[in-house]
Amino acid sequence: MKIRISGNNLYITAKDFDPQQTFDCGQCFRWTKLEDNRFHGVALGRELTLGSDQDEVVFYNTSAEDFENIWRDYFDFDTDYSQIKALLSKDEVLNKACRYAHGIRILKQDPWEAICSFIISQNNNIPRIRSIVERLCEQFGEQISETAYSFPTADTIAKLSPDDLSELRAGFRNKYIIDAAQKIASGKVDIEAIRSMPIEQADELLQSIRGVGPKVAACVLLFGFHKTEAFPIDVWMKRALEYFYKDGFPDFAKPYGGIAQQYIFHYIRTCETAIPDEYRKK
DNA sequence: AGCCAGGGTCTGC
DNA sequence: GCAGACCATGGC
Repeated sequence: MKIRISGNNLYITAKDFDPQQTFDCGQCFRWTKLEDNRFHGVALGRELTLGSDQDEVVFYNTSAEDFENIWRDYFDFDTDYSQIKALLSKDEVLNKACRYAHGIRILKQDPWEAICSFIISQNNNIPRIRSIVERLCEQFGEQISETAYSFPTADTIAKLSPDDLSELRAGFRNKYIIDAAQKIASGKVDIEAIRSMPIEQADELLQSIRGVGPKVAACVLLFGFHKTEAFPIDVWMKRALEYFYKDGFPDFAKPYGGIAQQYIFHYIRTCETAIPDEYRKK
């Protein structure tokens, strides 16, 4: 990866990275596209604006130190996605999905933010998830610039009651958010312990949180702990598994099942010819 | 207007 | 163990 600095901005050459696809594939909820085709978001308590042109990515107002300490890891730039796609592409469906969604990278998000965001995601649609998360940050996060707020800490949320979250309009999820915050804050669910646990045990511990079932836990393991074998199955993935994989998802792809799942998820949701219409609404 | 959403819980067989 | 009602809210 080539890195150069010009003025306040940092430029890199990065393969396998399309911000639009990466931010729009349902893994994160706090990145938005600006009018000028750049992207803006808040992650890990930092605000960032970035742009891209072919293989070049611009990090605006970013120092080499911030890139090395924060963003290199967050965007998973040290993983070779070409190699993963080459492996997955032995399967014909995955070959198509990889080509279509070639610029997706799995972001290494804050685990607590992932837990909270994917609790909010249940039985919900992506635009509304985004607006609820944004209200949560504006109301309970720290203001880090004129317009940006950090994601509130679990300690902050743990002190509240479900009624205190009414302005979020998250409905029945309020009590789940509080329970999650309290279990994180008290250490009953220990984020650092989960990192080094066998995935089955981590999965079970996460599901001890109210409102966290198999799907949400898988998303947390994949997006919050970078467990690439975690395989979230939502309504779209159910459709994909029914249509493409009647005989089961291929074993060889399972170590990277979560990444494969992201390619497929983005492929069938945004490519109109990926699956027949009758599979889209059922 | 009505169906649906990156589901989970609770109840009843 | 598994099907089915129910959950708050609003995007489309």
